[in-house]
Amino acid sequence: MRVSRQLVERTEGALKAGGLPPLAWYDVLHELAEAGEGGLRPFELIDRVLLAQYGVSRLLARLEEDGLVEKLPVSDDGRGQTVRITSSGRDMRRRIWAVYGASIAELMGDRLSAEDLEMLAGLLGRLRDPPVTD
Amino acid sequence: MRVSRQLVERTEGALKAGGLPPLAWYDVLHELAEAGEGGLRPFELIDRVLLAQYGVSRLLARLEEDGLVEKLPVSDDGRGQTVRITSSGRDMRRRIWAVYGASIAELMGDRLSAEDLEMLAGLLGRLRDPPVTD
DNA sequence: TCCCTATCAATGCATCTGCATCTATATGGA
DNA sequence: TCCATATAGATGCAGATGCATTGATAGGGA
Repeated sequence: MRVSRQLVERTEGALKAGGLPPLAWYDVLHELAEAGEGGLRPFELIDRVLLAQYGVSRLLARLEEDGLVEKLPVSDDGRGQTVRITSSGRDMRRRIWAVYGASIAELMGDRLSAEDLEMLAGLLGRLRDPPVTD
Repeated sequence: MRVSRQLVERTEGALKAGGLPPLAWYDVLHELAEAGEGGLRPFELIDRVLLAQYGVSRLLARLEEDGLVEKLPVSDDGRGQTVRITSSGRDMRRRIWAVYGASIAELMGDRLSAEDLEMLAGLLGRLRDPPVTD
């Protein structure tokens, strides 16, 4: 907990110092960039990023406001919409990555070898998605 | 990031379900219990727990309100105070631990062997306290 | 002694987050 | 067709958090 918190704080700090938005913005822009022209439905984003339904809803509103994504009505479901990244969204993603990637390299790559990183990923992977206890 | 977030969410959820306060309360009560009758100064807590100065200040106010800690003036420094855990604070700490400890056992102990845990702790330890980049 | 600066702790304000709920549409059964 | 229930997404409200600043005392040098 301490380590992950420290790493996040350092990285968020670096982004803020560079006048860039928080990590959550990167996560969403990244997923949307991966999704391509087809975009994603908001409920698909919920599974991919570390945000709850209302978090996604509000973040998308901010991103749209800033022109980084666009919302399109979806023909076969009147309740929903499709969200697609814009070119200025792709640009923002690249600018965030310049800082984020450097932060990862500094905080992790410089401290652990490739084998160490693989080992760490493996151990953490075994803690993922613990079954829900009723 | 995903793993630590999931683990925290599960544990916080278990505490909430048991009508208990958040993990941060445990951290502070734990440190104060370790410190014994002498208590701790708020600024000493800042280094020990995952909270900023204002977070400690506000959490201590809540804990005092609930009678879990008491604030004592400190003779040789008129600016400060010493915070000491009360007996009902010790009691609350035990009740939180019953849930928190069980959560750790379920989410980590059941998934990783003792050697795995040691390995994980070692790897994470090497990521701790990265030097500040100016 | 008098200040200037540093440190301890608290707090006003804006923003973020969680929770519950709401609106709107979809779906399936009577 | 009509209605009950489920799902997609948005939002009001309360509480938490981050940031900057404040108030108060300490400490050290002129």
